[in-house]
Amino acid sequence: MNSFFEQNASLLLKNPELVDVFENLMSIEKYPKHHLLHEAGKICNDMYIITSGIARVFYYKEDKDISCHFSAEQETITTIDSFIQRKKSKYNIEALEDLEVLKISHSDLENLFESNPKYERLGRLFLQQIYIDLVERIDDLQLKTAQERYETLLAKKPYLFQRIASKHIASFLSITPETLSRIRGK
Amino acid sequence: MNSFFEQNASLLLKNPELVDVFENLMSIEKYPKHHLLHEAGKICNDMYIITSGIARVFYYKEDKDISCHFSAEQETITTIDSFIQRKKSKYNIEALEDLEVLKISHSDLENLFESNPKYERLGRLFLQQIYIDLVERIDDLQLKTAQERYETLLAKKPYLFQRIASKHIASFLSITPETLSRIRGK
DNA sequence: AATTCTTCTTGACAATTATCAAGAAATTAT
DNA sequence: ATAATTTCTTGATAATTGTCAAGAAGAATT
Repeated sequence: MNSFFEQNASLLLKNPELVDVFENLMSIEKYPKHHLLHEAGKICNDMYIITSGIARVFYYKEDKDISCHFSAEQETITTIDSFIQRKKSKYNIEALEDLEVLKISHSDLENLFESNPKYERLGRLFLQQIYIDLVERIDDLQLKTAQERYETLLAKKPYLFQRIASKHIASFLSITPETLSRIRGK
Repeated sequence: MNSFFEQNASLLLKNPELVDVFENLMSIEKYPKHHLLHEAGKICNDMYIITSGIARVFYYKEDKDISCHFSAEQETITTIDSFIQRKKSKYNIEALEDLEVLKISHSDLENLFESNPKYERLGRLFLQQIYIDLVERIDDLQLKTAQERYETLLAKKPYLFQRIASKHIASFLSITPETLSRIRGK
């Protein structure tokens, strides 16, 4: 039931033997609201763990701004297709609040994986977690109504409704802002 | 553009140093059409590489039969949430044609991962591939119309339309059989 | 080959959600 | 604080897709 991204970052942050490793590899960064951590068309070289704030992954489909992921404190965020495949991404990452993050580069992460099988294993477990999460999201999109998708997200991540613009939630849920407004008005 | 599942199984099958390993760990199995390779409510202990035939992952949502994945020759199939998390799955796996598969158990695969970091790495790369595939599917479901989802699937896996029942394709695309029939009739 | 069962197609109608528009509310900038 | 900009809400209407029904076509069984 927990966001697995939450479990994920915890997986990294709470593992005592990893703290030192990450202290060496990760840098603390601060970005203002609206800053783009990644821009579409570029190769994404960094993964972030958010320590304060909220960010989103989004892209443009025929001028429409479509949000496809949100991450908050303790969660990770990257344009994962680009990060994994080392090719240009259509996705952007935007700070929706002033942001404080831990940043790690793709190459440092790869080196870490190669340095010791236990990190390789951690990488695999991380991917397993985020994979399960995507399966749940497909489940939602494949056969829930707009109303049900709204309720599911409200149950899973209620803080989003307090902290970010409704239009972003609407596109994430694959409905128009008008429909979301009507659903919220019961 | 290739199915990454296809790339995946190839990743396993075409790697020369792996052939011996897999010959020892994998068994050849044959199942008739309609056979359930996995039943909902059980823990899924096996992963399959299909050498002949087509299978699907599906589940029941309020009596409705919902297909959520198809795999054909050279592709892998399992109820991956259960396989990964070692808990009961709501998903079933059904042979849609007479099936010939290579079967490997979860424990054998885990042992393989632990036996040598290069297998652990292979496991991670495999997950990366299938993760990217899910991201594409979410993209389809999040903002394509029924017509566009149909066209996307037709382009990606045209053989499905020759080999399996339309009703399965319809539920996979998240539309009714009636709507799919109308779309196909141009 | 004939029967039975399932799946597919087509039509009429209903439900859901989108689009367009305009004013209200909220946020941001001055 | 006030003005400017953006976002949210609400109504009217349209488009898309679903539901129900019944016959046609196809597949499976005898």
